[in-house]
Amino acid sequence: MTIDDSAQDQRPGPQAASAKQVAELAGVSLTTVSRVLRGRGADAISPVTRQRVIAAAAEVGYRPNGLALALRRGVTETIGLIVPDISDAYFHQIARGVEDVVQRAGYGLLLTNTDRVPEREVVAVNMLLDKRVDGVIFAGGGISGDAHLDAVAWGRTRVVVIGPHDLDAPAVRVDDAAAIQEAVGYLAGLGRARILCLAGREDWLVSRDRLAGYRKGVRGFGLVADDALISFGGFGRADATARVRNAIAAGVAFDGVVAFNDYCAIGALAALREAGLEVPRDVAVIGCDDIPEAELMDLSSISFSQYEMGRAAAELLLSDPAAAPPATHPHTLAIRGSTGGT
Amino acid sequence: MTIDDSAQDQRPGPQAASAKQVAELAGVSLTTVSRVLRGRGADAISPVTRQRVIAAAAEVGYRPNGLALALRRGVTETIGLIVPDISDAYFHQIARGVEDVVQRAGYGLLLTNTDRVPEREVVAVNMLLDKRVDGVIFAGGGISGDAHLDAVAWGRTRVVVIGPHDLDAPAVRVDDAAAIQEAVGYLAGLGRARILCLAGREDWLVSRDRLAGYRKGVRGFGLVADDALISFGGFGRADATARVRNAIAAGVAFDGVVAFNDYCAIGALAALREAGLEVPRDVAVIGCDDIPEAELMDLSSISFSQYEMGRAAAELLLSDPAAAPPATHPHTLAIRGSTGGT
DNA sequence: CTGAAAGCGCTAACAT
DNA sequence: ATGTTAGCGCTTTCAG
Repeated sequence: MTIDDSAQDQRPGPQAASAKQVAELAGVSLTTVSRVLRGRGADAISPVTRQRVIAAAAEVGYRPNGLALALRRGVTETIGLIVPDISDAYFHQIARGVEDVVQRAGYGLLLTNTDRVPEREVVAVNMLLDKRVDGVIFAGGGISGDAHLDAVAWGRTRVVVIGPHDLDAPAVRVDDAAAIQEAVGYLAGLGRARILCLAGREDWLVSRDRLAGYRKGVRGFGLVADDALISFGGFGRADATARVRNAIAAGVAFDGVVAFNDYCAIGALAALREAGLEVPRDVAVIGCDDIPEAELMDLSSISFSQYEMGRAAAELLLSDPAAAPPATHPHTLAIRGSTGGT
Repeated sequence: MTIDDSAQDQRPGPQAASAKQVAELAGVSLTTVSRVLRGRGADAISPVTRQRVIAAAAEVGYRPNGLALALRRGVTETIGLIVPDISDAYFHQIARGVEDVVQRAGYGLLLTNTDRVPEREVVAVNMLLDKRVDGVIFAGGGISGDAHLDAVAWGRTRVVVIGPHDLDAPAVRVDDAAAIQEAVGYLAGLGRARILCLAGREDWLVSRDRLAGYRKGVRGFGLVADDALISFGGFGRADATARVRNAIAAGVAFDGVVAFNDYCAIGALAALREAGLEVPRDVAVIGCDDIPEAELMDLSSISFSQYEMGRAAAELLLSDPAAAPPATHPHTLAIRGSTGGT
């Protein structure tokens, strides 16, 4: 009792009480309280005692201490979600999907951003493991072959990855290569032959997979194969704008752009406009992921549900490990104005 | 040891060991292990013993059990964040700000979505409290005066709210009324007299505050005050499109729109286009919050940094309670094409 | 039908 | 310089 009680301490509502206090108030043992309040063996308790315990619990506002429970049971009912950046639409839709199923199961969700920095991925995983999460969903990693994660003491913690990863864990993903290949094919069908490829960074697995699709598409449809048409870099808008600007300045000619995410595609749109190039007449642009912004910008994209993938990952994590193996999620082409669609 | 070892169990990396195992391996007491591995009184330990403990810890891959630590210390180093919807730009930017400071402090962040459903707010708070978070940041609530939260046993858990709330807790916010009033004033300066107001739901505190600003603006600038110009409803795009469509169909005349969030403004744009109305010539539109999508859509908006507010809230929560009281965050008008700006 | 005691993993007096 | 003990809040044998 300090002299100065701040507003913080005067919050309404009772202080959460422990089972011991309930026991004292009810005049029974701690064991009995545990039994009536938490199911197990509650039927072997006399109605009177039970009522007394329930009344006492209500009176003091009993709330089981999750920490004690978790320590005792070896289960925290909490899972962790690792994403590069929650303010990226790709990831917050995943997060929403994950949280929806996790919440329904009565679990908590511990969230961390890594900005795709390997060291921060390690820190994030260890933080989650130290808090003894029951499982972790790892979305959007796959950097440098995930080598930095080899030393992590996963123990028996369940892991599900979303997207390309090199971890030995079930993965929820789409066929990245096929998706990009189709996009290239679509551009080819439009008569475009020089497709600028806005890839992610070279050491990202997602870049490797999608790039394989690009190359296969270029080869398969007889388009111009030229390394000058391949640009590695970050997944941000400004990043892509700069890259496209540079490509134009460097005299790289192209009549199509396939970006490995929509932010890059949107960034490309800006550079194109700035250069006086008209979309789709001069350059057709297609992105990937089909985030809500793509529709707003009338940008064609490769569409698949990040939300559903988040749900699927969480369901996989919370389900029987031996249950249905993860399937590849379907993707479609969402054709819009940036490639001359309706 | 079951016959069938699934891939899940063969994850690389050691199983996290307990301090007791380290003690046994090093041939010292548990206390000694605790002392060398966790600082306190480590200097009063002989170099040899220390080395032996450190070596043993490394060998078995010791990781302190966060649950035990939290139970013991009464501090979880975890805070909770409650938002209506993490896939709403307003909130995921807040979340990013919060997580950035929380992560730097070595804390974890427990995230929950409520969709602004009072019952789910209660469930969310209780889940966080049961997990004994050290504090909770409550963003975007303020529904029906937060009455449903009165019965919650907050105990000594610290709380910081973001935006209008009726909880007795420090609040990080902007001057909602002034912001909307300015927007109305700006529209008035453009010669608009009949401003359609796309408010949130009537029982949201944020609607109440912003509506007060709208009314003050209408009165102050001598514009047309007509309840038919005020439309309550959800904060979603489709929602707003329908509302504007209805207003037009009902013969409500207006030459300006002020929406209480950008999703509504963007939804309005669609309805306007659909009705053959040109923006900004026929109708000037301004939103609120200035989420990234606003810039993409060339939508004027009231701008303030949700990211910074998230940071501020987290800093407030983690700082000395008696420290700097929360200040009102600044807002500005971001003028773009939807109101005829550059 | 109910209670006492042990223990989950850890730290902090309190010894020695 | 190091070990013993108690206990954080809870569940669960094991005894009555």
